[in-house]
Amino acid sequence: MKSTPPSSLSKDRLRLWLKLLKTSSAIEAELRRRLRDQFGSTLPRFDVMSALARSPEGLKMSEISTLLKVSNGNVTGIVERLVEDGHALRLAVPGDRRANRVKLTAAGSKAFAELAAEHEGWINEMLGEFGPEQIETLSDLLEAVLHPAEKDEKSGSAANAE
Amino acid sequence: MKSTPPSSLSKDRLRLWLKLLKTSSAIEAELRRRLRDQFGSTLPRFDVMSALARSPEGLKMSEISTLLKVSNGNVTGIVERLVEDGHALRLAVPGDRRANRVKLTAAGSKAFAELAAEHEGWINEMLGEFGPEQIETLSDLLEAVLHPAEKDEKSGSAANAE
DNA sequence: GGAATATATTTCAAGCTTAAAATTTTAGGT
DNA sequence: ACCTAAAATTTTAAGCTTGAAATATATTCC
Repeated sequence: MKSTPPSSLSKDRLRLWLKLLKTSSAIEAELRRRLRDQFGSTLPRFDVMSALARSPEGLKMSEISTLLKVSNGNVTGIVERLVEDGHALRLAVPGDRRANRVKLTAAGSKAFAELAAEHEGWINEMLGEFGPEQIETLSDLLEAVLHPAEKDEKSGSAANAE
Repeated sequence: MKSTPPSSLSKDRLRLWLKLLKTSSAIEAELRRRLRDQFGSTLPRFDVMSALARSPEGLKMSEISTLLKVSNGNVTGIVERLVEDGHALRLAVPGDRRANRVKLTAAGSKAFAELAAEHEGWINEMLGEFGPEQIETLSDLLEAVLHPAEKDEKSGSAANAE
């Protein structure tokens, strides 16, 4: 039943958003479940470890929260648990006694490497249908949502990631 | 030919997922912020009210949690606050003293109608660039993520290298 | 130096979320 | 009736998340 009223562009956009949310949530829920069941871990922990893994010299609390776009207080708790688990440690910052530098321990690095490999496999599995062309099409459309262009722009491709 | 490594389909899928998550999270965060700042409400409350608004006769707790795909205990708390606010009320289910039927109050219906109108406007604004063709393309691609058509493994193309 | 301001971080209160355990009530089987 | 299993819901414990208030330290400006 195609009961779509003619001029409901607005409703169509609303439906699109709901589908986008549903898709993202479904994948996210599956990742959380697997991290939990197979590794006793969580997505927030994974995200923090991921950020730390890219900076072997460590990151300040505020750098972590900026990178992950979450609040400072949030990071405090996650790092706290990471430290308890022996996956991270806090170092003093010479010259600034307010700040901390957080760094993965050897155990943390090792654990993250395993997690990351599995994680990539899971995503690869969940998006298994997508070939290069579809990936680019979807990526470009999402980019358009994220960064609306003011005027029509004939872009070839080549937006870069961060 | 950008410097994309040859066999990184797997990495490309990973990047795609990251972008999907980023896009969805950005919109969601904006919605939460506006619900909070302009209406003193939250997305979970909005979701529950939305479900209730579609069933004027009310819904059982378990029906709400099934519809929204969240846990029972979760719904308990949200409905609790909705009732405190005078937006919902609980009715007995004749013949089953275990169950509750939750229903929007008149005030709740009115409040939701306003919220819903604003909400649609926000989405329409955030997805303002998208016309019917783009909506359909994006919708179809998301559908493919959500419900992969499992065809036989036919392609021998890309076993990925790592 | 000392006051005001800015920065880095934690603490707090409130709400969301889940899985698992507990409660209450209903339904079945004997 | 009695016993057991199933169903609807709440409670609990733990963790995530935020914005705002609180701490502690650093910097800037007279």
